[in-house]
Amino acid sequence: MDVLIVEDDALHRTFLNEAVRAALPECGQVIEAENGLKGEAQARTSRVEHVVMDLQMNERNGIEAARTIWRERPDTKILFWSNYSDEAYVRGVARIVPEGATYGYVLKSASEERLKLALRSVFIESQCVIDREVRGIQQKSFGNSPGLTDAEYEILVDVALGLTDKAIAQRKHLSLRSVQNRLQQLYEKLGVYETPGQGSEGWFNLRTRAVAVALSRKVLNASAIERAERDLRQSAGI
Amino acid sequence: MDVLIVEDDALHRTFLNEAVRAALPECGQVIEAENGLKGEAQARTSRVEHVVMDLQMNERNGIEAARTIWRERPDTKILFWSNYSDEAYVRGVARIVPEGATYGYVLKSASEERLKLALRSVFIESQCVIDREVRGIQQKSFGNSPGLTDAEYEILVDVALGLTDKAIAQRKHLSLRSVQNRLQQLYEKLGVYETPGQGSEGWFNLRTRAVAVALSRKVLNASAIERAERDLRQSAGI
DNA sequence: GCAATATCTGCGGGTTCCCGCAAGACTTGA
DNA sequence: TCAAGTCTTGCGGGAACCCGCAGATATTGC
Repeated sequence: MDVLIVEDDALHRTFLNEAVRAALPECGQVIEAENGLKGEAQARTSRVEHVVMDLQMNERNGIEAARTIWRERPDTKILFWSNYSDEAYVRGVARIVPEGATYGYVLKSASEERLKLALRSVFIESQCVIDREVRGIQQKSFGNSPGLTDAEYEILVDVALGLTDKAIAQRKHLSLRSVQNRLQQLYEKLGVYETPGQGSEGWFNLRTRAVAVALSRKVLNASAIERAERDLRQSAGI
Repeated sequence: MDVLIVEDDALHRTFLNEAVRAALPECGQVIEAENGLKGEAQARTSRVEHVVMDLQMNERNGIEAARTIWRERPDTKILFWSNYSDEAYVRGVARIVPEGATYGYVLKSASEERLKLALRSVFIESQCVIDREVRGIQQKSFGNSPGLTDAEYEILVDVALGLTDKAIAQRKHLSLRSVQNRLQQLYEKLGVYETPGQGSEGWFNLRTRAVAVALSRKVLNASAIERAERDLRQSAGI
């Protein structure tokens, strides 16, 4: 039973290595990769079935790496180990988990005990383990804001990419007006109309404001936009 | 000679602690703080003059913490220790360094030797030490893109906040048309007109597209937007 | 089956954005 | 000092955005 660790930070990597060996004394080799790309390659060549994956990495982030790994071998067990519980990451992971796959999501701020427990649960017991804080985000409702539906989230991503209403309508096979309707819902939910300062109307361009708000609420983040950009190029570049 | 370490990741914190003790055997206490807010408080109460500061933190990021510390005691020596060399961070730091202050900027990916050297240079020799990779960004020109002027960067931030042209004109004491001129420059430099896919015209809303491009080029990042948002509220909320 | 609710769609118009054109204001250098 | 360049400002217009209104079309619950 080999384990692959994909993590770009050297300190965290050695820490993980030790934690894995301690939590899974019965395990065989522990392989390390320092970015998503190398992680994919390692997973392919060494055929590991157990992966600990960081999310935020330079060459290729954890979500993309996990997607290709799962595409090749959907029964791979992956434990995500991330700094943040951004809604964008949580959604990103949820979006790529294959039917019936086992995975876990633990925050780096968690205790070493929790990490070891998660390692055993996911890799040995084939149980899904989602950190409580992360779970809270998954089941919508984030802080005081009501949480977006999938439709709203998708249009948010398209707007954040910089697409026009017309382009979105085309991509989503909707009429122009429907796109604008969804946008209005989005503006409502994100609270884009709330103004800092009092007599300020017309201060905001709602579409860019929505992106700004989504970013600071962590509903979106840069890597989610980059992922969407790649998808866009793929579907447009045919 | 005491040293304050402000860093939210526990592993990195202990690593830094050891590195500081090893590099500066003559130093006294080594104090730790786990976020920017506590860092500010510690700097105030324990009156340290040497700080090692992470940039990306939850409660208050390193740039803001450094700003308040320097505001209170401009002769404090600060070594920034960051994961990334995003243009947004580099600009953010450069923007708050007081006249004549000594500081350093080292990447976490640097070797332990480089870190220790930087610690001695900044804290003992009062020399500014900027990582080579970071320096490359500071002196404009980023990859293939030409690098933005301050005027262009500022308008980019305002746009990313979601402000309308009119609002920006007011804030910056410019005419509407001038704002739009600067925007056009910005669009030009960011290469916003380049289209993925061939026959695609009118696919992009230039203003949101500019934000998307800036984010993926790391010219902007979420924390820069949040900082700008706070500044906005302050100046608008009077 | 039949309301009740939600979503999609078209129309119309007020606002904002994007930008070409051109005239003034400012810096820079020989 | 004058010329060349850069930055600012106004005007005008086509396109895109934001959105109220209202009818058409699902979807849901009873």
